[in-house]
Amino acid sequence: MPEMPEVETIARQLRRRVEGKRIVGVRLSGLPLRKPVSPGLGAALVGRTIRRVRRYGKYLVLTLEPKAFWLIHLGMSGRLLYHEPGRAEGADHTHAAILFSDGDGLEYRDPRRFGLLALYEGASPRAIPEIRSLGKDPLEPGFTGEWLGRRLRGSRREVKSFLLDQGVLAGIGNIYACEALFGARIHPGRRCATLTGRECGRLAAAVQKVMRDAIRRRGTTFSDFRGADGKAGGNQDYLAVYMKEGKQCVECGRPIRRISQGTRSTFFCQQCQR
DNA sequence: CGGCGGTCCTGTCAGC
DNA sequence: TGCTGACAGGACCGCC
Repeated sequence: MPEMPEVETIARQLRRRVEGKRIVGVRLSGLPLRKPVSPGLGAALVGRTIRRVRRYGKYLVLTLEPKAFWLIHLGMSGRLLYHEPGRAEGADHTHAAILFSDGDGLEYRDPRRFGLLALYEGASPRAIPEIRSLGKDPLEPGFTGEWLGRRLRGSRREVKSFLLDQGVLAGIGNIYACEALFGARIHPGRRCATLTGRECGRLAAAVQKVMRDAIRRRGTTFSDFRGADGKAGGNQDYLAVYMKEGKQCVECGRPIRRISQGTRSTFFCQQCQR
């Protein structure tokens, strides 16, 4: 479910709420997620204070004191919900329930269990293997058409699969890959190396615009994304192609098409995207 | 190297 | 009203 704008939305909401709070209790479901949860996670969290909430690609890293890092990935169906004392918790699929010293709580829910919870010691979040393997964040200043051009040169892969590769660009998922390619008017099946310098510039700009707009609207709630406050996002009303098969293209009026690339659906306009 | 398909898991929806 | 199959925001692995 959550791509970078959704994870960024949660990070911003959590920052205000949890930074400086001390963890006094943890309950874990004990069920494995994408991988088994770090065995000592519960015990390690209790007594520690959350100092910082940071996002890397689609990952969240909570810096704890005494020094440790709590790595969180929401997979397809994960939620992180913050709540004040007394609110009901422990709903189905809650795999971690945190209690803070002031009575507030934080819950990790993930019905499909494609997410990840792990604890890392070490000097910095950059030392975490999952973080180290991430590529460039599209909101970093270094992400430009020139940078993109350099990475695309010589690659025969399809540009959509390139956008989804977290080791190259961190944070783009299926919705925003489709939307960015539409914004740049580039066909998703184009081979990377065939993109011109001008097209690379358009694509970099489109990726940034799509991500910034989505963050501004607090994420895309296609069916079940929720912010840390439990509220839906607002970006779903602004999608041009994702899940719009058969609907009219906002530019040319022709029907949006759906194809499969690998195991994933791609939505695009055959007229506008070349 | 890269594309493809399968895998993890539950929920939902369309079609019969 | 069930049942079944397809598919869903992600990531990883092994095979060609």
